[in-house]
Amino acid sequence: MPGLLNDVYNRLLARFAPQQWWPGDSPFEVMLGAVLVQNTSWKNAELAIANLREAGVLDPHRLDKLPQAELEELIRPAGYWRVKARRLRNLLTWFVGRHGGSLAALEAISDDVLREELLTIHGIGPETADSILLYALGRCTFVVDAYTARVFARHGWIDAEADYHQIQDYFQSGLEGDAGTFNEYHALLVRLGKDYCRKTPKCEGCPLEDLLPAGGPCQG
DNA sequence: GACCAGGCACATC
DNA sequence: GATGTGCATGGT
Repeated sequence: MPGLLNDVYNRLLARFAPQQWWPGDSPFEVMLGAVLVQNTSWKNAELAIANLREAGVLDPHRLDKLPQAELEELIRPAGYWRVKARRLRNLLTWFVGRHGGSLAALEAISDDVLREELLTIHGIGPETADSILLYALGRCTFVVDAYTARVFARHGWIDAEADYHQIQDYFQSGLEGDAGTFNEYHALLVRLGKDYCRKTPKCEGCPLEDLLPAGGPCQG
């Protein structure tokens, strides 16, 4: 039913402005952002990136040479700074050590292989890997997050027990569109979730409200 | 002051 | 294999 997925997308687009996630930032910056934003507000991740920029280390080779203690200090506003500094280090070891810090080197690698490589990095899980693939590298990969699962399970469009891969497969096999569509779709779902799918029932005015199954408002 | 945010790894049962 | 917990800052 590609109709449903595209219909939901169009409703979200009609309601919300395009979210324009990571429109003009460099791919490397987006890679870092994908780690820094883990379980954290984008605002805090941005503060950390601003620190890195100000320190002049928003570059694969320069960041690779930065002492860990300094990295930790710079990314502190993003929270989990000890963990995230380690994860960024692992990501850098992969990107710089294995691929010379070159985006061109990554371009030669298929989506599937790249995803596998990313998932071997300690601290890069499915969502972060897919965020890097989609938002940094422009690969046609759907990013699944908690809001996606919540919204679609609540409407009965996916199984409430569906795992990450099943949900991703549902979107990737049913959605017509390019990486730009996948990019905007995920961002719009996050936007929808923030406005309507918090724990407090608050479905009035939700652009998907009339698609809800009978039985009351969205419980989030 | 509680609760949440664009997760992930690890311990424990 | 499922469930629980640590990680930490800044906004509502």
